[in-house]
Amino acid sequence: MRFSQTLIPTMKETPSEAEVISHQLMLRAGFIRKLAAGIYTWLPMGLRVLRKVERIVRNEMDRAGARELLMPGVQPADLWQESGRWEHYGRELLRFKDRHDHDFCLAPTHEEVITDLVRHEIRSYRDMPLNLYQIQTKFRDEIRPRFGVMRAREFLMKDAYSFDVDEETSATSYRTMYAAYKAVFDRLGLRYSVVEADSGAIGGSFSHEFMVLAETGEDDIASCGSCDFAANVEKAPVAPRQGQAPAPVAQVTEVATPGAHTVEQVAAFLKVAPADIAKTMIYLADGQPVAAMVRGDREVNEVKLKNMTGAAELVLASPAAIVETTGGPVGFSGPLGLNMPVYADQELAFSAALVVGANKKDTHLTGLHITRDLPQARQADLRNAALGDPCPRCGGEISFARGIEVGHVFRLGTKYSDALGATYLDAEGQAKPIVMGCYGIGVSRIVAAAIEQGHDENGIIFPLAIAPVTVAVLPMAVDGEVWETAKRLHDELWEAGVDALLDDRDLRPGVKFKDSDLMGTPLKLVVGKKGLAEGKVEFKLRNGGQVEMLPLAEAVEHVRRLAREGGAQFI
RNA sequence: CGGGGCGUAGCGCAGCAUGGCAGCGCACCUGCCUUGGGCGCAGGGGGUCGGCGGUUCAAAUCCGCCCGCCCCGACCA
Repeated sequence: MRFSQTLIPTMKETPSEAEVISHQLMLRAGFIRKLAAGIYTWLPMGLRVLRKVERIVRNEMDRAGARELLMPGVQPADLWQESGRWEHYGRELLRFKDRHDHDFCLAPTHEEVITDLVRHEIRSYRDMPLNLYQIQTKFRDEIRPRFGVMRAREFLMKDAYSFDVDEETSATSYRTMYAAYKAVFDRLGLRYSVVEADSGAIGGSFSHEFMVLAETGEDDIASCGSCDFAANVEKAPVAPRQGQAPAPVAQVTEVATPGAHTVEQVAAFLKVAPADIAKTMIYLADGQPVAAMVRGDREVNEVKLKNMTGAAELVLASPAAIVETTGGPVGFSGPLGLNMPVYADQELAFSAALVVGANKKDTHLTGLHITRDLPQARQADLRNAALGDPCPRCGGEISFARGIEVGHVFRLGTKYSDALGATYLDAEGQAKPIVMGCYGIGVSRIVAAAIEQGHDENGIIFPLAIAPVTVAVLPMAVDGEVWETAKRLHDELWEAGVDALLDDRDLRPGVKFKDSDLMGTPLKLVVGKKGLAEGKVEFKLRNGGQVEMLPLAEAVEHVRRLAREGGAQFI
């Protein structure tokens, strides 16, 4: 493959639109170009990376017994209406009409279509277990696409669906996929963590996310140093506090707090700690107001609250809605006298006297005791885990990290098979709903995640397995013996099954080195006059200072062996 | 959708408060030179100043509307 015959538009400068390093480097290395917000063209080198990731995913899926198929990207509305998601999926589902005025959407996921397929084709318990997957472009009309292909609207995803006769065998299918996912991420050469995740309204503890660890990740992960507990903060339970809750020590008293509407301001004004304040957040759960209380130094966990209320949609109330439902302005909401369900974080019972809002401008209440004053409030685990919380499993110490979600496995149960009537006949001839599982991998996102994890001041550092090419052959001149030797090395590499890029451009050596480093090519063979005089070429690793002079005759075999050991897959 | 910002050559930006030749660096083209980490010199091409409308003798600059993008919040592979 010659540099001059492909399209690798590298850039010295960083486009201002790119915020995170992976996005900057993918643009600079000539991997992607933006067509519209969250919609990208993959250029030849970027596509090679994507294909290598895809190949590993496909290979491990096949090995795990899943079978590939390909479903449509455009789907009719009636299926979505049948599952109920035409109404519930929200604005993320891009909808349109065809020429006959029929409703369609661009597929953000494929549960409906796969379930429709299976309800027609699976009749008997003998047809299962079955696992079907595809690698396909999805479209989600994200509110805010960002970070290049990390959160794009159009993206490449592998999604697999398992079909079983009961929960028990479904759990086995789940474990098989879980193991396959570990194999995928191990082969990709990424540092990752598997965490317990929220499974939403579906329920059950069988949901795990595969997180690539990176500072720029959008998810918070809590993990224990003493046991193997690791969870998305969205999901991480906070253990109930031990010991005796304190008795009330004061009566509820109204105090003036002019202008103090944040926890910090109230704390400073009343000379109390934020932990002595309970903030009351008003949410709309499917349109109905609910109040959630957590300590002033804590954050409401909206996933926990949503699960608690059983609502399909939970949003923070607008200032206007707060005035309307509580009678007081934003910043002064409190639990007393509210005509709505009140949920109180369990921890609040351990405060003898709390400061809360009075639902009245510039006014707070002191001396509140949750159990005494709010017997009707539901006490539960409502907040995010925080530094200092004990591990909910073993009591050990929890630490926090950021991660990029690249995979998610969960059990669907019979949610879709019930909705769409996908049943089979068991050995007794009874019709039963098929038990499903669903397993996603963000293929295009993995490319960005790998770059977040592998880069330096010169550019990308790819694991051998997914680099756009394994080796760059860099002739220091494009004529004479240097050039002829480089050409021969390049051809021999391909014959040996190694994908090589020959930089045949008539440019200064520095430019070739820089471009090669920028796109993350793991290995370099540098052909120069001085080395050739001794019958040698220079061998360099992208990641590490090692430089070796190799005899010409050994160079190809040396690279081939290294590439094989590194698990590179060739195209 | 709410809050903040930006739109001038392929990329990065200046010019805009106070209207008067559309500029700089990189990239690109030509020639010379150079050739082991984005070299040097000389010459050159490239712009509906996001769009539409208005004010004015005159608009990148002032006014209005629209469009697009980026950043902060709710969604997710």
